[in-house]
Amino acid sequence: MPTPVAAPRRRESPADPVQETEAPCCVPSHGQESLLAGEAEALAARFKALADPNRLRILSIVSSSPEAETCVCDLSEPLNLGQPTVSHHLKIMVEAGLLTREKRGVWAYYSLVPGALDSLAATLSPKASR
Amino acid sequence: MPTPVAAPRRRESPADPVQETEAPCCVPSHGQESLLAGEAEALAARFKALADPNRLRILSIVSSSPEAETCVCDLSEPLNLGQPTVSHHLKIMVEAGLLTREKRGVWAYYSLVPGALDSLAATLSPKASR
DNA sequence: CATAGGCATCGACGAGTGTCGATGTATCGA
DNA sequence: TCGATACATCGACACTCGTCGATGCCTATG
Repeated sequence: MPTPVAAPRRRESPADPVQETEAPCCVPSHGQESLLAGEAEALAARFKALADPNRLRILSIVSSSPEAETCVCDLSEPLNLGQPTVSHHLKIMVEAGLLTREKRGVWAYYSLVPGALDSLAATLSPKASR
Repeated sequence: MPTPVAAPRRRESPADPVQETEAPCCVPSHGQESLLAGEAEALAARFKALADPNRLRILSIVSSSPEAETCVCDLSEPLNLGQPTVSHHLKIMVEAGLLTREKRGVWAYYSLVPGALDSLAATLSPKASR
């Protein structure tokens, strides 16, 4: 039940008005047959959360953590980043729906949202998700 | 790229007995089994090519094209972008290994690199790519 | 040749991003 | 109650990114 987006469809123009000229390559297919602008923007927002090496490493550390839970102080050192920067990256990934935050006592534990990455992967290659 | 990082003070004394009963949360005991910095950077570069709505729509249009081939003039209109901008996006995706460019006569045809998206999807959810 | 069209490249500009230090907030312990 | 700790937020800075108009290159055609 991930996002059913970007199913590759063939272009079918049933009653397309013919191009008078030789119709070189610019077929005026005005029918928005592709991703809608809104869908593309939502998808891009999630990929943008993955488009940073430090965030990818955070994801890797979190997913390889003993119980798939990590706190900020576990990340600051291996990434060589300041604590505010790590918090910033974590916030971006929480807002992108990739991580969840659970505060226990003084510490904040981050864990993967189950299925979030699979959903994105299914968007990239729909055939691999079945 | 200056990243000095003044002093990552870690609770790590040379002869201090670390209490292992409580073990608050900062226990980086398992050593660096995550993504290396170089791998993360290479991966992020490919996701960065997907982190733009117009590029996602370009991918969608190209993949839904009759023979998975599209020229620049086919893209400029449905995206409401100028021709230089479309060329710029296409160049980014070619350099990211997502598209290939083939020039036939005056026109340049772009098509998907087979397996490129699947490979990225496999990175996100390895179990789904089997 | 000369001309026209498709496309890439260049330079510039505004907006967005990653990083930092400083500061604020909440929780636990002495 | 006070101090220490873990984390979030804020403001600032340099850098990157997306977009455009102008221009140059290449190919086909007359």
